[in-house]
Amino acid sequence: MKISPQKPADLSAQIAQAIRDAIISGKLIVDERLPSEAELSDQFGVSRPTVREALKRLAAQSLIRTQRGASGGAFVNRLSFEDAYSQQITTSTLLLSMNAVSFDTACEARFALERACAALSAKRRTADQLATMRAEIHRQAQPGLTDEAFCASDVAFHRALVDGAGNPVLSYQLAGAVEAMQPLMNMITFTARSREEIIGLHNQIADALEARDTVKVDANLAELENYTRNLAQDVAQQRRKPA
Amino acid sequence: MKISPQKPADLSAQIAQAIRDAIISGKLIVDERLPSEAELSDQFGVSRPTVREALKRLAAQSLIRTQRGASGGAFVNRLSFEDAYSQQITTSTLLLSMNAVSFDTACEARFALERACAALSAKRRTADQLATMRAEIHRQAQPGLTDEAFCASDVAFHRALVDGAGNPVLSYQLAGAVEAMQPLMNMITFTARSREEIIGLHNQIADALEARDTVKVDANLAELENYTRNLAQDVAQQRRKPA
DNA sequence: AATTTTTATTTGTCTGACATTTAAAAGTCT
DNA sequence: AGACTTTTAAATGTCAGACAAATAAAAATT
Repeated sequence: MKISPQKPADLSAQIAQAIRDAIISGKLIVDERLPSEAELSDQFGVSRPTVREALKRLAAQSLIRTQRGASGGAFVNRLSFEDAYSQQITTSTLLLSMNAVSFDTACEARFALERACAALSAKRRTADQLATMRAEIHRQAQPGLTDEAFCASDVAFHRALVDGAGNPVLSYQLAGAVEAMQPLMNMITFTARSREEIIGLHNQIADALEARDTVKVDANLAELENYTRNLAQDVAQQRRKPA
Repeated sequence: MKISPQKPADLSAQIAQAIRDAIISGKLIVDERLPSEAELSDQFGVSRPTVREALKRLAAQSLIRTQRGASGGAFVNRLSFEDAYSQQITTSTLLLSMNAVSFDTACEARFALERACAALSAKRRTADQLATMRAEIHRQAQPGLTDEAFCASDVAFHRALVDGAGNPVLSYQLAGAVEAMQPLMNMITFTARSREEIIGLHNQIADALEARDTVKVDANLAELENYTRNLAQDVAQQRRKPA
């Protein structure tokens, strides 16, 4: 691993990139121990604080973990699906909120991705996953539920649907898309009437999945997308001219 | 912003989380300047190196940017789609390589997501995007192309297809899925015969998009997925018993 | 008034030190 | 000899203070 002294970037950024490259290319393998901070400072010809800043950058991306003590040090971290989830959710959430992505755009993306899973989910969903969906539907029907709780349950429902595809890569990709939309969804106030409507569609989706009816699942999801987008439009309109 | 001294995590991690929360919740808005490192160390009651480690963690996630000089400092960064792309690609790539995700699983996820875009792309693709796809197909047909270059062009082709949906959120989500698969694809040696086959399917996809024929695009993508998975299986089999 | 010089602020980096954690080595007792 | 306790060494975590370098604003000069 080398660093280029003529490049304009910070030393700690360069060192982080050098180690990152070594991990991505496989020169450093999972659970391998990096040299100690003192050794790294010698190798790169920088001070220990600079090395530490580089290591903290990598730790922020879950690429390494550190352990104190005698046989401690920095180790290449096996990036778990869960770590990847939470990173993706953070990134997606900020991306939506900072770039003024319209509800329509986010909604379209979410349902497009979700419908991509639906076909697989109809084939492979387990009884457990179906039960989870039914349980969430039941929760959604309870009176006195706050909008936030309703949305959270909605996320859990769709999460189960996606997990039904039995493909962890798909689940990982969709976790970001679905959960990142929650703040946007929370801005919608759900009337009793609209909740009823959504729960009805959820029930239809669960029924279709139970029957493993691919076509019906897709149609129901399309209808749900439509309904959600109209709902958001109505809410936006009401905000503009509050009666 | 407060930090809990009784928590077992590193101080720099706690401080990073506190600032991260402030950004996500909107207490710190885009382009707002954070207090200087000296002020932050006072506020949190820690030393400057510790504050710096925290800031580097945030910089690694593109949440802040720093500027040297008189009116410099750390500023909340507007997370761009490009920043998000590259982060997602890094994460997805490592996720696939570190968790022994099978080619089949990754392939299934990729094409499921891609087919989700295809319908929208058939409706909205611009002439430019179609031209890009044609140009990549032309490049793929050139003799003497390395497998890596062929794969890179393949990625560019599919990227154009996805961008055709005209939904930046979808493009962002798919960039990770498609590009992260490139290392896996690179492990396949493409015979002249298989390249011909793939180029043929690419041409059919482009034709279908030109005609805005949603059904045909979907069918062609399904065929391409099938072909790719069979190809990978053959390669894997040949590796096991090299004649 | 325009240009140059100075100055103050802020991040980037270094040195050296001490605290804390942890596993292994050494020592001790039964 | 074996089990337990103590010591030690290595590593990260944290701190303090200093200087370098960049940069924009203020001051001085032409």
